[in-house]
This record gives sequence, structure tokens and C-alpha cells, in this order.
Amino acid sequence: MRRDIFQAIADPTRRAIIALIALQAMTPNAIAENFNTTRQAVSKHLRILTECELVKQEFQGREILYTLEIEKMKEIDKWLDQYRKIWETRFNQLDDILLTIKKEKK
Amino acid sequence: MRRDIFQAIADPTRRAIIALIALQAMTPNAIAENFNTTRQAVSKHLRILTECELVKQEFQGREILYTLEIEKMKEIDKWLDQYRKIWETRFNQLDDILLTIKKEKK
DNA sequence: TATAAGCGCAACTAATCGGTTTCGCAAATT
DNA sequence: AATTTGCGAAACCGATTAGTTGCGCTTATA
Repeated sequence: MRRDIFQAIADPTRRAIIALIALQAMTPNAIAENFNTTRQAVSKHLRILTECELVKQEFQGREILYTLEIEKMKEIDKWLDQYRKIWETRFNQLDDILLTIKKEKK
Repeated sequence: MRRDIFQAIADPTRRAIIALIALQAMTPNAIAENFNTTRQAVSKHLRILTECELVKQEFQGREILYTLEIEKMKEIDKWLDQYRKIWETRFNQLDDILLTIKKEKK
């Protein structure tokens, strides 16, 4: 079963779950209360998030607290990096153009 | 038809297409040559990428050149920003801890 | 010890996805 | 003018997905 971080964040509900537990660890029931869906549906999303290590389980008696593995989010940032270089270059080129115009005005 | 940027980058082939045309504008055929798939399959991916405005078409006679809309990539960066704050805070907290340990050693 | 609560797992369903094949259109080429 | 080339769109298919329902297990609570 292919599970990667990009597929994990593709689903809007999963992104919402990530946003929720980023603030504090939560149980599946507590998470489900925030959506118009069942606990089981949330549970499935949590399974996917856990499988790609975006989320970690903390067992507390019969409750399971889910926390965000913020480190994993950096992988997206790392992927974006190659494109960040491009848009920064373009920005600098624009900057150069603006500078040239400024000089010409003088 | 819900088309968002996160769903667009979920597919590995689409990420590869993005990486390809980031370097230079390409036609569907040229793109397809880089994969073990048909032009039509690539065409479908390009349609999805175009629909969510990650990619732009440039008509040149009967050819269509596809270019990356790098600005749109920033939206992912923007989304990541809320989490970047978290991991930077954690990093700083770790930094504080290390500093405290250092001081205690003295 | 019986009951309730919190949870994951498995089976099922409707919808969506990625891909192929076939088609038709418009722009080049002969 | 006939043919080739580049392309998108539609029809179709198998695989995957998100969700529901129905379990059974474990841990609290009465």
C-alpha cells in the first residue's frame, strides 16, 4: 500500500485533522466532534496519517492521543525548496528590472 | 469537480511533470517521452494541473507548450507557514535547553 | 462482575482516479 | 488537395478511495 505524505495531505479532512492536532494532542472521538463524520471515518484518516508517520500515537489507558509529527512536515518544505529557488530567482530578476528602470529615470 | 493544488501534487507522475516543465516549457508529447505512459495519460494530468492553475498553456500553432506557474506553488508554501512557525519554535526551545545545559556545565 | 466507553479492524458500497483506446479537429507538410 | 502530426475529449475499465455499518477487544465504571 503506497502511502506518502503528499497523498496524505491531499484530503481536506486530513489537512483539517493535522491543523487540529497541531495545537494539542487529541483522541479520535474528540477529533470527530469537529467534523460531520463518524469516529470510524476519522480513525481511517488517522491510520493513513500514522502510516506515513505524519502523526504519532500516545496510549493512555483506553484512550489514544494523536499528535502531529511536525518534523515530517519538513519533507514537504524540502520538496518545495527546489521551486523556492526558482521563484526567488524570478523575484530577483524582477528586482533587477525595477533597478534598471530606476537607473534609467535618473 | 473539486480540483485543488494539494490533490494535484498528490500524484507522483504529476510531481514529475512539474519538475520537468519547471526547467523549460514543454509539449505533451515531449513530456510523455519521459514517462512509460501515453501522451493521452499525460494530457489528463496536464488538464488537472491546468485546472488548478499550477500550469499554463502557450499556444504555438498546433503545438501547446506547458509552463509551470511558479506563483501557484507559493500557496503550498503559505499553507506550510503555520507549521513552520511550530517547528521553528520547537527548534528554539531545543536551543534554549542546550543553552541551559551549557550554562549548567559552567 | 456486569455494563459502558474508547478504540481498531474487516466487510461492504458508491464515487473517484489513472490509464488505455478511439475519435475528431486544426495546423503543418507533401 | 491529400496526408501527417499534435492535440483534447469521450467512452470505457480496473484499481483505489472515503465513507458506513457491524463487529470484537480492552479499559474504565457501576
